[in-house]
Amino acid sequence: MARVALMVPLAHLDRDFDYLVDTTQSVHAQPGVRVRVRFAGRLVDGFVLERAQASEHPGKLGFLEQVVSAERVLTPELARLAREVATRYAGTRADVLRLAVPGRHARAEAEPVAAGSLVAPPGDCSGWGHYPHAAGYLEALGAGRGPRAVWQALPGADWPGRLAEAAAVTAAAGRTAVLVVPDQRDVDRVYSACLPLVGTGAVVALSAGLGPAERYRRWLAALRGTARVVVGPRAAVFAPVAELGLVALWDDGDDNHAEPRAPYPHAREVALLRAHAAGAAVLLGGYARTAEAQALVEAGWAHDLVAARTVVRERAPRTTALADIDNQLARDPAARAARLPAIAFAAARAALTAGTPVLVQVPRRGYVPALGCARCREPVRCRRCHGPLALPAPVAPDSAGAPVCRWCGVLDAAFRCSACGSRGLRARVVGAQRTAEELGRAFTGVPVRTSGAADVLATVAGTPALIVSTPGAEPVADGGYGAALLLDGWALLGRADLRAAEETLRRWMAAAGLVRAAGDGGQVVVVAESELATVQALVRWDPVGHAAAELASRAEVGFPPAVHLAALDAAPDALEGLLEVAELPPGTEVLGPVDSADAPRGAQGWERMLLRVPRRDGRALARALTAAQGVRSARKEPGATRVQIDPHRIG
DNA sequence: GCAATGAGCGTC
DNA sequence: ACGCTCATTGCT
Repeated sequence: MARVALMVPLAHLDRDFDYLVDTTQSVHAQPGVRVRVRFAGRLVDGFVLERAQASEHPGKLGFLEQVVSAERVLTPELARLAREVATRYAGTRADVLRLAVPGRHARAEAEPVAAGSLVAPPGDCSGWGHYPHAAGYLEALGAGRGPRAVWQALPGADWPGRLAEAAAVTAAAGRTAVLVVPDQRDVDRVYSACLPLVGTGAVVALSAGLGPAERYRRWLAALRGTARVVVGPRAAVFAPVAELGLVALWDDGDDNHAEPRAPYPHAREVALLRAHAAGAAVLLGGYARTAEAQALVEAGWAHDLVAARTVVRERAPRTTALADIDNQLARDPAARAARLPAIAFAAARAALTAGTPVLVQVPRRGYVPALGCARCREPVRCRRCHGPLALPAPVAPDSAGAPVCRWCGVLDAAFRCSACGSRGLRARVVGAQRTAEELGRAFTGVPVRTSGAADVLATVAGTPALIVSTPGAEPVADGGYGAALLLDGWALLGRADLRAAEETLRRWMAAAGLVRAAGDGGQVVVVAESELATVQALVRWDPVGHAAAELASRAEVGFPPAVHLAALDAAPDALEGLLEVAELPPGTEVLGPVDSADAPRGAQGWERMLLRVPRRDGRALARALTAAQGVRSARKEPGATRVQIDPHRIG
């Protein structure tokens, strides 16, 4: 008899099912293998969870249809983790397993196992020397214990190197490490940093872009124990390594760590669940710190790994905040045209003269994604749908080349301001491409390069150049940038999102962290009100203070991690049906409904409701929503619903 | 009164 | 997408 986890999407069938095993299958039908079984007539995929003598099931059992392969891909640890993640996020185990276990590739599976290798401890971990408690942390890692820490990297730090060292110490102690990073560029950086420390073969990079065969090959290397260190984006948190010693996650505030598919788990939360169950160490690193990470420190669950203030001051670039750009524009006509304040212009010029590149961070891609009236500065809106108008092509905004609505796509050649009747347009937010053009005119003879969306640069040389980048796409400069100009800060800070302040500081620090220290001439100019707490946190390089304030304010307004929240999105009748059968914890606050901004493609008229409970009722809320979805699914009630627990973004 | 047929449902 | 139940139908 085999107990099987079935890959069926129905919420009320999210449990184990027993099957008989015939004698020819019995050898291979071991826990963890993929199987096909007949379930209500149809053939479905599943995984053997365990073998047992007898079944509790009173009815009669069917036989396994097929043992797909003898590879035991679902380890007991991951089977348990999948259930825990499903419970935490009010989702199904099958959905989690789909995220955790890649599709099989028979050829890759048939290839012989490469020989494993032992990893020696790294000779030099002095890079960690600036963080007072790091020595104790690494020692605990090397001793096979499970220390937990939240680490704020110094500006300009070689953080991939630090992660590699932590991984190497773990691997040398005979355990494995999983390093989770936001994107492919970071995978490459961390992988390269690991190579010399743990050796080829002992480290693998898991990435989506590899193609199914190579991806599965590397995943198998982790499963079979060849790879002792696994680097990858969010799905790597499920890497099937045994003897897990360390889960590290870089920049947990990055959106990429939030899984966009049901049940929408966040890699940080999965990492915490997994490490807790495995007794493994946790390392949450970043330049900035999230409220969630701060909560772990304040609860005493994780240690603080931060450098002394004197070292921070020594390493940070000199940072200046400028508010009203219009009053501080440079005298230089070219700089005026590029909308550069005198101080920013001077900082850039100084860095270029010193032979170093300059990073220019602009929060929007594209050309002129938001337009205003040239006379009264009122934002201009589409006459048909009130969407924002934008200039898609490189024409000067004052020449009034036809703007296009970003929502409905209608071209409005005869634009006229609804407030004052003027026909003139001006840029309200300037995109990366246009900024690049303007900077090129302001600094003649200096090469201008852009990095963003489709075309992300990984690195740039340490020679004079202007690098215009959207947040998250900033290339690493050889030797560090001489200066960074953080433009249009108000656009980042002014967003309605509750994470706006945290996210703004995160993006600013990600850029400023690539700049040389003040002592080496490094300068950062941020265009934003200097009195704002977030701007202050950047100027003083104080991510911890900012996170503490952010956490306190989340407690005040009632948002995670201070409370637990569930976002329900569905058509109105489905939403009503779900809430009708849900036995919510007493005192659950029910907010909404409002129009859903989070409906799947093609879905019309979806609404959103928010359910809010104190932290202690988080599990009860998830359980209630799981049960409610089960009831709806069993009754075959129509209408899709989306349930997200503690969504990364709200609003 | 009872076989033959079909829709609905659970799902090992 | 199968096999079970249960209802309906139609024939003796």
